[in-house]
Amino acid sequence: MTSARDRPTLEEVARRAGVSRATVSRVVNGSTTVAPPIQEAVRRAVRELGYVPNLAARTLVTQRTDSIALVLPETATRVFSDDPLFPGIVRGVSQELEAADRQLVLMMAGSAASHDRIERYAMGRHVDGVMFASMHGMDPLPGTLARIGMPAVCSGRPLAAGAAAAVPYVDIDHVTGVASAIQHLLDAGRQRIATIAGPQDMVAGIERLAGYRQALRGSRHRSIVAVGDFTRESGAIAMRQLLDDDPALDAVFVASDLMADGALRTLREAGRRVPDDVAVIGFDDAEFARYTDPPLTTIRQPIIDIGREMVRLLLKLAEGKPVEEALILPTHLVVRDSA
Amino acid sequence: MTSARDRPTLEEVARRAGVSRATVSRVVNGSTTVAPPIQEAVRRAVRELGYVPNLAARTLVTQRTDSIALVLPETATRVFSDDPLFPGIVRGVSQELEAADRQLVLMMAGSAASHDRIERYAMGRHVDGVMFASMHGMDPLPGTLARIGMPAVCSGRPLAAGAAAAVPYVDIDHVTGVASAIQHLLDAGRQRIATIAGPQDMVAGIERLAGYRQALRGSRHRSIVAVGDFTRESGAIAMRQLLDDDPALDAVFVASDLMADGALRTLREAGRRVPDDVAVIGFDDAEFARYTDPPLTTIRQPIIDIGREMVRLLLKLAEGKPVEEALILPTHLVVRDSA
DNA sequence: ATGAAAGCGCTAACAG
DNA sequence: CTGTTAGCGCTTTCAT
Repeated sequence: MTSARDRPTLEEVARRAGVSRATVSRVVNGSTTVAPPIQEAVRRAVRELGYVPNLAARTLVTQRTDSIALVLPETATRVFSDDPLFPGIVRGVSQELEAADRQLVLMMAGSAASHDRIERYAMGRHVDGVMFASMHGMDPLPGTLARIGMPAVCSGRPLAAGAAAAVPYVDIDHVTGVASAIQHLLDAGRQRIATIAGPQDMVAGIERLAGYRQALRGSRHRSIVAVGDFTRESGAIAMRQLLDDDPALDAVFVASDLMADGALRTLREAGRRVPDDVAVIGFDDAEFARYTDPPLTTIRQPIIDIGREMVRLLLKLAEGKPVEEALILPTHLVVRDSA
Repeated sequence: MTSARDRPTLEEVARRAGVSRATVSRVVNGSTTVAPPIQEAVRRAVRELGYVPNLAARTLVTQRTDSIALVLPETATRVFSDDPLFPGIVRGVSQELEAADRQLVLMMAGSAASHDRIERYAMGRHVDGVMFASMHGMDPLPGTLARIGMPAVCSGRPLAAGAAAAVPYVDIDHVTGVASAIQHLLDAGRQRIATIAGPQDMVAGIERLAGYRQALRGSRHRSIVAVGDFTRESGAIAMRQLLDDDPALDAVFVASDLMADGALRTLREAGRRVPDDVAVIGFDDAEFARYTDPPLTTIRQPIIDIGREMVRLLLKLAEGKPVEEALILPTHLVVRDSA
């Protein structure tokens, strides 16, 4: 087997083609200022030797790697669960990166050790920029990267301390989305509207709960809250708590479709008819939400666009251009049979 | 914002600590041959300056990156579908890489352009080794990488031309697994056993169909074949074809659980009872296969272990140690109500 | 135990 | 249009 070390370098290609290293470099990088016959000679030498540029060497001088990281602070199990968030973000990011001819480096960090490794990786400039999604708590990494000049962008407003270097982010209008859901329930004459909130260490969890509280504040309905962690199972459990809390509730806004699906199961087991006895509204407009029984009324968010916009912001940042601090995408209610 | 270029280098740390670059390098890399007081001085300088090693520079001299790529020649949509193969592989790979303190770089290549970019990325030595899973057709990339000395490992026997540099692989014993499924059906007295095969440009598709044919060859049952592409939808369609072909069939072996789920739907729509009228056996032992109606009898394969073993092989290869050419993991039948 | 010096392979001024 | 030259930031002998 050919060893790693005896691969041809620019130098050897140059010698073989009878030109200088610089000329070979020009040809390899597509400069047009090289005479056609020489170009041909160089290309032949490259082919014959099987030359491939050493990216580390190139990066050392150009200071760029042409690759971008997407960091998901979750375990692989979670990332590949049926939560529609991850595929959506990854698809949006992939599309846009493809167009920019940049390589996507997907990094999952479900543990402290892997989080550290990613920090070293990014700080070490293995990538030209870093995107974060599904962040928990007040992760200082985005701010740290921004501070040392590594372009960073978040999906969802970063919860990190205000003093931190500002990290641009893309998010959706949680509050307005939730407001329209609650309004829909109110219009239908629902009296006791509960909510199953998302985890309170994530922006999406916090904002959607805030939206619920704010929407109810106007009316004289009291709030009834249970908290889940965006998984289907937690939704089922939370629904049970809600039913214990207030057996007479007649509507529930659930902060994710996955949890809403779990809630549906609990309601079915409890003998409640949906939407006759209890109306249910989810959040995400996941594919499967059309096939639940009954199909879920839900709040649609443009997940793919979040991915795309993150890339746009990041590439701008990487070019040193100024970028808006936040980009808030709209949401809208999709009415189906469950409410 | 701090620009990328004015980050401190070893040189500056050295100056600040009043030592040479070499000494700083030793401390940063944990060499023990540095006097404690000097170590302390260096560490302080590193902290004060916020020094982070430039990985490209390090890579240039050490010829290693401490990161490993996992290439999935599929679109993001497919990778994040509910096919249990991907999460399983990624989990196994992650676990093992975590233990080895290597960074996983996950690369999806659903298009020709992205496949090319990955080729450049790997050939350019951005990573120390490359693992491939879910390969289609005769992708020459693994062989090419192996030939230039880049460690490469596949999940599933590579279909590429025999003359190619040998790429070690991890696979499962498809044929034996399928044989036990067919035997189970035969033992139950099934007379007309059909199959829904996987795509014939993938090893798993080819081998499982071969297993089916081989198993039937012994008996005097004729084979009835329809081909899908491992998606749920294709399973539903293939089942319809099968029913048209031979309305009297009383059993079907399906090459993946996802397709089996689709087949179940078609059978239900066609008014066939499972397993009374038609027995169904799937492949993969996906989580959801326990919750289908009826629960699927299926063939379990140790997917996570495939990921782990790929990493083991790769790390060995990267150390220049010899490795076995193939590692075949066992499968076994999990009997549930569908057969 | 520490420092000096020689590259790793490449790009980018700058001359010519 | 092409070659010369000077590094990019780091590790690693080899001396001391």
